[in-house]
Amino acid sequence: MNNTRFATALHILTLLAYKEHEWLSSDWIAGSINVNPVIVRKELGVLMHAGLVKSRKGKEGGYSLDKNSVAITLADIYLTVKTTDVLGKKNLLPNPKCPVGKDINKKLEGLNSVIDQSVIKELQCKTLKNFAENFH
Amino acid sequence: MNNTRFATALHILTLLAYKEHEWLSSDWIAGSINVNPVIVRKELGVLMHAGLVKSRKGKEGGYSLDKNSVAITLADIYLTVKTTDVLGKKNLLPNPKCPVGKDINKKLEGLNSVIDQSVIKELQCKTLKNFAENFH
DNA sequence: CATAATTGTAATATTTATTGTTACATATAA
DNA sequence: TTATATGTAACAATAAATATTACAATTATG
Repeated sequence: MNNTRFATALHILTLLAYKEHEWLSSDWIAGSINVNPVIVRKELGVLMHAGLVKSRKGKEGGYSLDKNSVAITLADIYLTVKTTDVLGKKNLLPNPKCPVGKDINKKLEGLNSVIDQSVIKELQCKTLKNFAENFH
Repeated sequence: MNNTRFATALHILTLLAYKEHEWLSSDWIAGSINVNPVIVRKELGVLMHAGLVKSRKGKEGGYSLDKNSVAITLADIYLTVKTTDVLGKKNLLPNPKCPVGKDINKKLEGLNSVIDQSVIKELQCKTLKNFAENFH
């Protein structure tokens, strides 16, 4: 991944876990991450869709966790924001007349799914609560 | 990773392993991957620098493995082409006045190195020879 | 009820990363 | 001497990521 989406999502969720049961505004969250509030709202939209977060509109509104922070694992976060494979993109149009070219993408796919499984397994034993407790 | 560098490097090395002890030209390799030959030469430069490949200039020149294909693991390849972390980039400039902001990048770094280790461990038990034998 | 504060989202701009291309100096087998 | 390669720089084109502006819809509170 050559983007900051996991970092942003984890930062957001850590803040929400840190202040569990409070409603935090996207502006306030953006001030901690130091990015544009719209970026935060967009990412929160994705996290809401994944069932990790809920929102409240209007004055005194904001965002809050929709699950206990022990019930959220870093794997949940990874899976909701992941856009590319660990080993990157496949080759676009390898030569089908070449013994290697014709099968390479399928083999890469298999490899990627093995690696992905091991990443997920590793992240599954880490809860958001545990991660958030590192901050003081 | 949101690029094709691992796919390209693995494709190149698979061809070199498939035709071990022959000299393959960047043009020929590029024809199998279906990319510009200069891209291939650039990536081969990186692979040479890592000691995986050697070259011969001039007519009848080309590229060849510089190690037996059983002595090259997919981890070697991954480590030579890897440009970003599995979980992506850190936040650029988180707020140092926030308890979360001031430490998040260090925690992310730790997390990334744990995950990276598990990816490498997984790839270390896969040899290029074994991978290349899948093609016919 | 009126106001202020907030989410949700579209449209667009800007910046950064990736990939492709052209050109040519240098090397070497035949 | 010629044809065919590598090595690499400079630049062009495309794609991805991030930032910004704007505003409709919502809601607590005085």
